[in-house]
Amino acid sequence: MSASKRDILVRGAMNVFYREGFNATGMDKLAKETGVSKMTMYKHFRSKEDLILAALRLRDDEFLSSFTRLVEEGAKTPKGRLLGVFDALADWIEGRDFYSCMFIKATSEYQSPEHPIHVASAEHKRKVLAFIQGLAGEAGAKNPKLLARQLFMLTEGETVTAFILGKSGVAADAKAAAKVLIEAALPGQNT
Amino acid sequence: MSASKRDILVRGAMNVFYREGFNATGMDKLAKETGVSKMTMYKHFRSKEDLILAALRLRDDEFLSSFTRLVEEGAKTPKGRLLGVFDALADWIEGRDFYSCMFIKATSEYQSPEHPIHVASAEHKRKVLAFIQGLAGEAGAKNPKLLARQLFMLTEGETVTAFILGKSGVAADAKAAAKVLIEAALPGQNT
DNA sequence: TCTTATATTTACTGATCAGTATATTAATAA
DNA sequence: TTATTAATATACTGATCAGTAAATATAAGA
Repeated sequence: MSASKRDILVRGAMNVFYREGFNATGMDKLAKETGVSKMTMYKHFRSKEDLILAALRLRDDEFLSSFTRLVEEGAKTPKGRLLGVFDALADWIEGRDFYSCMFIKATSEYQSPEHPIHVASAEHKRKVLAFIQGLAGEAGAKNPKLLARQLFMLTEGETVTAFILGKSGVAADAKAAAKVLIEAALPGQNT
Repeated sequence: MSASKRDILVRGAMNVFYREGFNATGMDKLAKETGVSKMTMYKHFRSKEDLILAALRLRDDEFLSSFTRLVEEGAKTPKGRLLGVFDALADWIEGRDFYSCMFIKATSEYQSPEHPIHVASAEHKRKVLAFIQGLAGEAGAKNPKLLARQLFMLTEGETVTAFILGKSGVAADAKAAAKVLIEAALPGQNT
């Protein structure tokens, strides 16, 4: 009951923060949008910052689990999964609920590297990077860490570019680049 | 005199907006920081939005001119300049005044694609992309547009990654990726 | 039934937001 | 000197910000 109200609040906050930004979203608006009264909000979270952190945590959970599942179900070979990262990303970007990356936007508003919101965003990104690095290792890359970092940068650039310049063609171009990088990073095979 | 006050204001606003964000920076703070009184600010700009647009215009001018000059003076061959993009980027990222990209952050706070601030940011990015595309064409890439979009995405990802996960190694990894992409996109040569 | 504890709502706090009206200063012109 | 004009500073507007105190409704226990 009380837990459910909390969940409604966090999920609603996550959506509004994602679409409209953090500084731009007031607590009153959140109360109205989620149907949870302000006092109840402050019973569950001591501050707006705490609520933002909870929203980011939810996003982190849901994004990573659906993203990794999509990649792991999408291809059988490690190399196929490595490339599949860019198919999963394409799905997300080309969907109707894409408004860039919530964590990139969070660091844009909370810039200090020590700020808890910045830290939480960095942790999320490190998880994504670690997932890619795992795939690169399984695929037998000569330097899995390097390849993972390069592919990760490509995903970040793809996300930002799709948001600023428009989605059209971006995912395909990024996937083509990924293919080149992956081929070059795996020990000689003529495929 | 009056023009100079305007310049002081715009430059000061640019710096504060860059370091601390747009929504997080109030007009009072800007007045105090630049030494230009609020009334004078509003004599030169009708609104905060207009001042932000002026600050972005200044940034666009200065960033692009110094960036393109750096690239063009840094290497003689077109192919060298294409790779030199990533040296220029490394200089910027590893400098002490790097707080990610002002335009990426601007679109994070003004998300609607129709918003003038979002539009101005997109125009800046299109200029950067066009510059890279020019280099790719001169270098004789098979598909200059594709290569430019891929390298552009890599620069965006590099910038964001350096800001969120830290600068260490990012520029070198991105440059190595760029080298692979460039080699693959230029018609056969054994170098 | 009455009592007590808990949720929730309403109404508020002081601070700050963007933007402006008024007062004051400074400079020029005669 | 005095009149006029332009630039600046002070002080304000109503709106909204994050956060809270007091009042009301609800529930459970006896």
